[in-house]
Order: sequence, then C-alpha cells, then structure tokens
Amino acid sequence: MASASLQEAVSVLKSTNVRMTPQRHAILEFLHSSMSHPTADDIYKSLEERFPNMSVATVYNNLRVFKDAGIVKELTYGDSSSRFDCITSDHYHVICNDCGKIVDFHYPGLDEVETLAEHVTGFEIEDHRLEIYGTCPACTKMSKQ
Amino acid sequence: MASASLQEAVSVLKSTNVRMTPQRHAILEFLHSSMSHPTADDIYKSLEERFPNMSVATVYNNLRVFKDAGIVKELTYGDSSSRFDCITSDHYHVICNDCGKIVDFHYPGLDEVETLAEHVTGFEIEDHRLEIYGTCPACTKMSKQ
DNA sequence: AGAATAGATTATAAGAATTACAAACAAAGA
DNA sequence: TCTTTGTTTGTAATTCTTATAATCTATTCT
Repeated sequence: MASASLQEAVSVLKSTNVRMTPQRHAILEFLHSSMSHPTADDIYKSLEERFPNMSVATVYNNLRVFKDAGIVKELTYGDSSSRFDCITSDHYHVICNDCGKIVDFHYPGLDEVETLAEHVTGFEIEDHRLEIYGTCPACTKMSKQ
Repeated sequence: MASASLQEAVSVLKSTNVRMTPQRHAILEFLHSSMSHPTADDIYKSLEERFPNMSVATVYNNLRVFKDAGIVKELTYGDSSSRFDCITSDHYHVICNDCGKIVDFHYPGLDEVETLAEHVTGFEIEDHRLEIYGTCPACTKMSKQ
C-alpha cells in the first residue's frame, strides 16, 4: 500500500492497466520531489515549461487516478484548494496557522484509536487523519517583534 | 475557550463588540441543536422559513465571525463544501466513506501528540484535528448483501 | 503491418462554493 | 437628533473542480 519510491508508484499503476504517459510520469515525479504538498495548480504551473500544451484537466484527472490507485492522498485544509501528497509512510502534518507552512511529523501509529473507534461505533475503520495546528518558529518570531 | 451552551456562546460574542442579531442567534441555535455538522447551505435552507430575506452571504459572514471568536469550528472534508460545528468538548469524528454519516467519538485527549510535535518541530502548537474514516454498520450490511 | 479498440489528453464550457462590494438598514453613543 | 459603527442584503465576481466532446496515442488482434 505504501509506495516509498517513484518506481514503486509506477509499478503499482502498471498492475491496474493504467498507462504510463509522460504527463503522468512528470506529475508523479514532481509530487515525489516536492516536499511542499502542492495544489493541483502548483503542479500545473511547475510543469508548464516541459508540457506547454498540458491541460489543467489532465492534472486533475491524473491526481484522481493516482488517488484511486492508492499512491496519492488528497489533503483538504480550510484554504479552498486541495493539496496532494505521495503516500510514503505513516506521518502526520504540522501546519502553521499564519503562513500555511507544512512540516512532516512522524508519530508512532494511532492504531489504538482505530481499534477503539471500531468497538464504540461499530464502523469498519479503514483510515484516519491527524493534523496539528500552531505557529511556526519564523512566524512566532515575527509576531514577537 | 470551549463553549458548551448557546448562552455561553452568546456571552463570548458580547465581550468582543459583536452584536447579537436575530440571524446570528438563529444560526447559533441551529448549530447547537443540530447534531449533523451542517454545511453553510444546510443552515441557509433550514432558516429560510423564519428569515425569508436572509442572504447566503449573511450565513457565510457570520460563520466566519463565529470562527474568529472561537466558538465554531470549520471542518473540511473532501467534498467541496465545508461543514460547521460548535466547539463543545474534545471529541472526534468517525466518518463513513460510503454515505458520509458522521458520528461523534470521545477519546481522551491527544495532548501528548501536541507536546511531542512542539519539541520536534519548534512550532507553538495550538490545536489538532483527528478524523477516523471507515464504513458505517448500515453501509457494511448493504455491501455484503 | 494495418485495422480496431481502449485509454489519454486537450480545450472549453459548465457547475458549485465562497467572497467581494456597494447600498440600504439598524443600533449605540454623543 | 446626528454621527458613527456595525450588519444585512443582493448581486457580481472569483476560484476550484468536473463534465463533455473531439482529437490523439498506444495496444491488441488478425
């Protein structure tokens, strides 16, 4: 399920008769290289040079394909546009309320939460999502000046 | 910070020169009475009878006022429109991937997560958000038939 | 190889949620 | 009462995302 490398992601796709196109490869590549959890538009803009004719629809289409294949995750915060992230390992995000900066945060799984939720609610739990909000060091410094 | 009752919410607002209007009262009332985490449009529609002239903009404006005052929380899931929730106590949400049903789930605070995140990232942590996803009993039953 | 088929991309239009803005309104204070 | 501040309303504008149809590309089958 977790696809650590770009190659893994590609082979996951191959196994579900999804063709590997240059655009798809570029989007995946960008997602893997980027540490910044980009929006669809970020991706579109950053590939504009290499693919002058690429449509925004292609970005959205493929992000959905990747999501369905389980190699990419969609993150919805308050700020209107979704952000996308390769699924690599179990980590959470710490988000700055001021500047929006996102920092990865590793934390031993919250499996017990899922187990408990299953017992209490009767749901079949599949996943969970945890985010932590605060002020990043830079913004804290700024506000104290 | 936590406003358990409608009255508390009202007095929090009074203390920050925010006027209490009939529309605002109705929105708060609805949020408190509703267990369903409504969207802005849900709120708008449900108050249509009592306030035939109310504008959608009013709903959005006031939800933001409430958010800024810290008595209402915005929840963004994948599905385009935000949902709103009174801040009452520390509980989390279990969400059905099939039908979207949301069930409250009480869980002893994840304070340690915040503490750890503070140490690791240098952020000043203020808040966190946890959601749990799965399939509710009804949908599970359906899919097994 | 050539034809048929399935899948992908592109461009554009449409849709939905949210925000911006200006005008009209209401309340509080001097 | 007059002024000021804050609120609502209605509408237009913006933004993100999806739908659609046409074109293009790759794969498969004969």
